[in-house]
Amino acid sequence: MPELAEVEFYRKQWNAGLDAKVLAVKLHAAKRIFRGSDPREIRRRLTSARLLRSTARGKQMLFEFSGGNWLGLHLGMSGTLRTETPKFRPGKHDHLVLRQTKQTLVFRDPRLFGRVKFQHGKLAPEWWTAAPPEISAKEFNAAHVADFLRRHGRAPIKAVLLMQSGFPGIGNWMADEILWRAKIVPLTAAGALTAAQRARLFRETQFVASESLRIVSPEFGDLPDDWLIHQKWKRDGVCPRHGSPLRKAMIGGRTTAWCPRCQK
DNA sequence: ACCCCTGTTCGGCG
DNA sequence: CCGCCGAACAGGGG
Repeated sequence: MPELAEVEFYRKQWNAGLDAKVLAVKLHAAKRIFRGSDPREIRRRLTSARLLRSTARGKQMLFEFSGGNWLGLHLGMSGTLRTETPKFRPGKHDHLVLRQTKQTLVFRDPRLFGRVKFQHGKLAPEWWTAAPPEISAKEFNAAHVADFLRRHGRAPIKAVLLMQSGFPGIGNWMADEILWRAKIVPLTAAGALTAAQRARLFRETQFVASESLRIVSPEFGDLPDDWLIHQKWKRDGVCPRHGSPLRKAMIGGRTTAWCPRCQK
């Protein structure tokens, strides 16, 4: 489920716990989301630590706790963050639960494609600081994008938009939305785009990212009716521009929808 | 029952 | 070594 804007929405759900101490940590240590981290260390270090701040980059989130404790969360396909009352009893899929005086912070993930990372130390973890430039960053400019497209020139542009090292936060629906707005066929090799197509791709990437953040991130608001996302999963979905039927195919391993009339 | 899935990683292959 | 593809991961929803 979560792409850029939803990740930002879920990150803010834990804002209720800022500046408050963690009284107790409950976790399902054997679950896959803890692959690559030590759940017992997480429980030990976060107990009595205060939540200081958090940030999101693409689909990654970082929560900083007092004492040099850094918790990285990735929501995978089905992860969510929410708060519950202090007495909350974790359910089957509530794999990481931080109890505080006034609320409980909950990470739920039924499908277990998400991931919990943890580092103890003075500085933010290397896997965080080494992250590629975000779409909203100044370094994410036309030249940067052109360079990335050239390095993956043989892959279909749809698959390249899904690469987090180049387009942090873009997922399946945003990629289709961008290509539809930019009027580019998803199967086009990234290296074969014309200069005009690259310019449109860059502009619409920024537009879709900033608009979805503006609408979804604060209140999980609905995206405008004329966005492709509302048509893409319908069996008889049509192009929001002129109502002609969408085409569907598997590209880059994901179901892709596009309008053959306006995407050339 | 059966098929689908808004993500990532890994092994195989060219 | 690089890049691309399909499979695998797990569970819920249509």
